[in-house]
Amino acid sequence: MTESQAARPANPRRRQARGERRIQQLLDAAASVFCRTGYTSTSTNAIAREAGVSPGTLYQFFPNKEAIAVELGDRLTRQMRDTHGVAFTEENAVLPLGEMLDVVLDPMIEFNCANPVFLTLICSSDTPGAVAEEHEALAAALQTRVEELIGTCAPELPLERRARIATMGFALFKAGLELILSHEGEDREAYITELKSCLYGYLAPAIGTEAAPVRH
Amino acid sequence: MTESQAARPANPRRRQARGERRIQQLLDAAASVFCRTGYTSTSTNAIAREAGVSPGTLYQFFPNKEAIAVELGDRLTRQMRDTHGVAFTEENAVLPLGEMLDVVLDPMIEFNCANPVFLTLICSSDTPGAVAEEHEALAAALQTRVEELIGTCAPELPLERRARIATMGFALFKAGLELILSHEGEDREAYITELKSCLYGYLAPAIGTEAAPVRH
Amino acid sequence: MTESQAARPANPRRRQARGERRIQQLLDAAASVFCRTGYTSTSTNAIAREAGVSPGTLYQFFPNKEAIAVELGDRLTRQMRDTHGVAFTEENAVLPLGEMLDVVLDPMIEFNCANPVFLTLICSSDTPGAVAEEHEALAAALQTRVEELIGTCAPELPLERRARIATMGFALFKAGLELILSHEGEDREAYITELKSCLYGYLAPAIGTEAAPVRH
Amino acid sequence: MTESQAARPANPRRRQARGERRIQQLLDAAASVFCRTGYTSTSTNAIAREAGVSPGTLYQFFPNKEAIAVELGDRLTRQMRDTHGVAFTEENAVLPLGEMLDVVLDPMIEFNCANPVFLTLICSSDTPGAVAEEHEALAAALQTRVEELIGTCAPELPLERRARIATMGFALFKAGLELILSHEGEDREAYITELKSCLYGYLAPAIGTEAAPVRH
DNA sequence: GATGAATGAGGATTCATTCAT
DNA sequence: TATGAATGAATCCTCATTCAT
Repeated sequence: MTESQAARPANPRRRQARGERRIQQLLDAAASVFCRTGYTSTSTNAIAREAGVSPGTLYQFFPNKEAIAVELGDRLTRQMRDTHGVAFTEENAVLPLGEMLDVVLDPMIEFNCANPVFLTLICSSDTPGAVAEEHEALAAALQTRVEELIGTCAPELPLERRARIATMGFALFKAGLELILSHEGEDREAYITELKSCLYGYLAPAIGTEAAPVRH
Repeated sequence: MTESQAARPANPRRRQARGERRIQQLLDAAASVFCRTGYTSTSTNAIAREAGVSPGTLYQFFPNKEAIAVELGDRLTRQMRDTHGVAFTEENAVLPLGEMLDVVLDPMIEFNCANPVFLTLICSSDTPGAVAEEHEALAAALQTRVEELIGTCAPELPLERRARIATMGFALFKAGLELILSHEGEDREAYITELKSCLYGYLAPAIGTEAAPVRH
Repeated sequence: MTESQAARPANPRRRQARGERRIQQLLDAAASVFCRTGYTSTSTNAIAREAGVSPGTLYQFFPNKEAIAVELGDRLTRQMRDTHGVAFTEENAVLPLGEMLDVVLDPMIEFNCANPVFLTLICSSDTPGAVAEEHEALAAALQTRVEELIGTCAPELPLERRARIATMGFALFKAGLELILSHEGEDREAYITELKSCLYGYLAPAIGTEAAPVRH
Repeated sequence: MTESQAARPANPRRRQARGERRIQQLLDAAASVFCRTGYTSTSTNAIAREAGVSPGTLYQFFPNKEAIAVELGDRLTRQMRDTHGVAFTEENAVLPLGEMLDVVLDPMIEFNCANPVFLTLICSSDTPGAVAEEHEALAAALQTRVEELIGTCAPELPLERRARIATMGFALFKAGLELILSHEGEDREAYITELKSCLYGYLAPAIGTEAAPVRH
C-alpha cells in the first residue's frame, strides 16, 4: 500500500521518460542526418528511419520538421551555455588578446567538434522560415555577447564599428569552424591555429593586444 | 563538307545563336531564382517559368538541374577570368600587401556584387552531389591561383602552410563576401574595408607586408 | 453469486458508474466536436482531447469512430422518446392540423435546439458506411411513427402515398430544422413559424385540417 | 507553305484541346466520385484514378481539391443558366402559381437529375473553406433570383419575410431534390409531384395562387 | 481502466524528368 | 526545336487504431 503510493510518482515519469528518450533519439537522428545532407534536403521520413521509428512517432513529438531543428538548436544552445558559458564573462576581457582568444575559442571549438550539427543549423541560410529566424536569433545572441566583450576590451570603439567587428568576427569564426570540422587530427589542429591567428590579426589593430585595465 | 560549313553559315549560326540565346536566357533565369530561393529549393519548373519557356525546352539544353548550376558556374568562372583574371598575375606579387589586396579583391568583389549567384553556387554546401563537387573544383582552381600568388610573395613558406593559408583566406573571403552582399551603400563599403583589414591582419604576419623582391 | 451481486453492490456499481461517466464524457465531447467540424472531419484524437482523456481510453469504451456516433445517436433517440415521445401518440391525431403540428413539432424543435448534434448525425449524408445506415434506421423509425400518425388522421390515404408524405415531411422537417438551428432569437422563431406553415400547407390538402373523428 | 500557315493556329489549339479534354475528364471523374463518397471523403488520388491519370496530372490543371469542386460548380452553374436560365424571368411571374412552379421547377429538376453532383456540391455544408463559400455564393445567387420572382408575384410582402420564404423554399427544394434523386422511375415522378405540392401549399397562402397582374 | 507512445497506410501536394505532338 | 501534358516517386503530415506499461 505505502509502496504503491511511493511507487506512484514513478509511473507518469516513466512514460515521460520513454517519450523523453524518444525525443533524444529523434534529435540525435536528426543531427546525424542534418549533418550528412543538410537541413533542406533532409526529409522527416529520413529522420524517422534513422531513429528507427515510424513517421507517425516523429510527429507525436514534433509538429513539423522545423520544430525539430529549433528544438535541436535550443538544446545545443542551452548545453553550450551550461558548459562553456563562462568563456564570455567580463573577466576574460582583462586577458591579453591571445590568451582571451584561447579562452573563448577553445571551448567553442571543442563544443562544435562534438556537435557538428550546430554549425549546420546556424549556416542553413538557404532556408527561409522559422529555422532561419530561430537560428538568426541564436546567432544574434552570440554576437551580442561578442559585442559586449569587445566593448569591454575597447570601450572607445564607435558602436557601429564594434557591431561590424562582431559580425565579421562571427562570420570569420563560422568559416574557420567549417574548415576545422572538415579536417581531422593534425590538420584540424593546424586550422584551429590558423583561425586563431586570423582573428588575432583582425582584432589586434582594432581592440589592442594588451589586457584591458582591470576595474576595481 | 567545307561547303556546308562555309557556304551556309547563316542558318546554322542563326540556329546556334538562337540556342545560345535560349541557354543564356535559361541561365539568367536560373541565376535569378537561385539567388532568391537557393539552389536546393529551386525547381526546374520555376527556372523555366522565370525564363518564360516550357519545362521541356529547358531539358532540351540541360540534362538535369545540376547541369544548369554547373554551366552557370562555369560561365561565371570564365567570365571572371576573362574580366578580372589579371588580378592574380605574378606582377601583383611585387606590390605591398595592402595594395595587392586592393588590386586582387576589388575586382573580385565587384564581380560578385554584379553576379551574386556566384556566391550562392559556391556556398551551396547544403547540397550533396555533383554541384558541390563541381564547385569545389571551381573553388580549388581559385585556391590554386591564390596559392601561387602566395608562393610568389613568400617563397619560403612550407607548402602545407601555404595551402592552409590559401584555404583559410578563401573561406574568409567567402564569409566576408556574404556580409558584403547582404548590405548596401555605406554599410557595404564598410564591410569591404572590414574584410580587407581582416585579410591584411591575417596575411601580414605570414607573408610579410613588403613588396616581394622583383625577379629579373 | 447472489451474494456477490447483493452483498457488494457498491463496488461494481461504482465502477460501472465511473465507466458510465467516462462514456457520457466522451459522448459529450463527441457531440461538441461533431457539431463544430462535422462527423467526417472529426478525428477520434480530437474527441479524446476534448474529453480530456487519452486516445487509448476512448477505445476502451468504443471499438471505433462510428460506434461513437451510433451510440450518441441512440442515446439521443432514447432521450427524445423518453422526453417527447408522447407527441406522436394517437391522441394528438384528434387535434386540428394546426394544433397537432404545434404539439408535435414544438418539443421536437426544442429538443434539437438543445441537442444540435442530432441533426448533424442524421444529415451526415456525406458519410458512407455504418453511420449512415444506423441513422437511416433511426430516421426510418421516426418516419414510421409519422406514418402511423398520418394513418390515424387520414385512414383513407393509400399506403404508398402515406409513406411518401411521411418521407417528404420528414425531409422538410430536417431542412427547416437546419435553418432554425442556424439562426437565433427572433429569426429562429420566424423560421419555426415558416416551417410550420410549410408543413401545414403541405399536409392540409392531403390529410385535412379538421380533427379526425374520435374513435370509441 | 500556305498550308503550314493555315494549319498553325490549330497547333496551340490542339494542345489546349488535349488539356481541355483532360480537364473535362477530371471533372467528370470528380463528379462521379463526389457523388459516390461525398466531397470531404473524396481524395484527389481517387479522382485521378477514376480519370485514369496520375496524381501529378491532376495537379497540372487544378491547384488543389477545392479548385476542382469550385470549377465543377462553376461549369454546372453556367450550364444551368445557359440551358434553363429562362425559368426565372419575370414573364413567369404572370402565371398562376401552379403553372409557375412547373415552369420553374421542371427544368431545374431535370438538370439536377442529369447532374446529381450539383446537389452534392451545394449540400457539402460539412466542409469549411473555399468550397463552402463558393457554393454558398452560388446558392445565394439562386436565392436572390427566387426572391426577385417572389417580389414580382407578391410585391406587398415585407422584405424580411420575402427573404425567409426564398430561403425556406430553397431549403425545401434541396430536400425534395435529394428524395427525387434517390428514387427512380415512377417513385421519382411521385416525389416530384410531392415536392411541387409541398411548395404550392407553402407559397399559395403567402404569394397567392392567381397570376400577377400583367404590367404594361 | 488509463495512459501515451507507436504504427503505417493514406492524404494532399511537388518536382525532376520524359514524351507525344 | 518548342510545347505542355504526363508521370510517379517522394514530400510532409494525419489519423484510426493498437500496444506496452
